[in-house]
Amino acid sequence: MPELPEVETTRRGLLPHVAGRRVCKMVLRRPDLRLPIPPELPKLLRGQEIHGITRRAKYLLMDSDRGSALWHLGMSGSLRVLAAGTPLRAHDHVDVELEGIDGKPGHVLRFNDPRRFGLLLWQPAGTVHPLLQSLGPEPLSDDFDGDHLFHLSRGRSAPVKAFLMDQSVVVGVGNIYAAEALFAAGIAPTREAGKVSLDRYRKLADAVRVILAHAIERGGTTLRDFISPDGLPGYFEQELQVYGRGGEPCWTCGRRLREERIGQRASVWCSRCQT
DNA sequence: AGGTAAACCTGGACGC
DNA sequence: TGCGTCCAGGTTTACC
Repeated sequence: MPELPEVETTRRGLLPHVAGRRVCKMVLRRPDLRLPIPPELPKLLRGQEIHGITRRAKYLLMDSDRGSALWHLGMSGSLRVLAAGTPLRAHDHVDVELEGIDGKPGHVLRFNDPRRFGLLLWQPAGTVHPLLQSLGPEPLSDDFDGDHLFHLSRGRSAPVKAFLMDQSVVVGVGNIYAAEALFAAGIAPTREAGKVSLDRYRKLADAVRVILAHAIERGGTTLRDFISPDGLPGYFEQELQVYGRGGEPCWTCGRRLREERIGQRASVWCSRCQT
């Protein structure tokens, strides 16, 4: 489900409900996610105050003095804040029970993930989890621009779309936003990464930034089941130019949008607007 | 090293 | 209605 905008939407939705709260209890119902949830995690977090939630790439970090709970939503994961006592649904794998304030009942942070491609791991204070160590720059930071893409891409023969989705090149860009950014930049996704010019990479980097920032403003993209922590859908889907529109007319030029698999991922583009 | 394919898992959509 | 097949927003692993 989630690319950077959906993860950031989740972070923003959770933050006011979680920041400054203490963890009363943690329940692991199914620890067998993509990697097993460390069994000692409930003990480590119990009684800890959550100072805030940060995001690195598509990972969310719930920070406490002792360390951070590191979440990844995989393809189908979601984190929601619910009233204590909300009945369980299928695939509710983890609860973090949060202390209430002034004697009021607390809330529960609930992780649901049908496909279990998600992760919940522990990062001790002062360390960086191995999974976070070989990631590229954040696309909305100053470290990301067209020059970065241009230099990294020299000599690479993979399609530019696969290159853009490589999390060691730049983080947060998945299948939806890669398709949309390439459309906005006018670059065919099949083009060899190493043969794209600096000028076009500058356009592409700008497109990535603009599209991600805009999608965050709209609360992300809801295709099937993405919901924010408050239970609201995202509204970016209405603005998708090519993703999911294979065979339909390009809204810019009218040509039938082409669809093919590139690097095992469905890819849609306009062969007139993108070259 | 870099590129590609298979693997992880469940549910929904579609065709017969 | 039911069954088989294919597909899905991600990432790691294995194998050229």
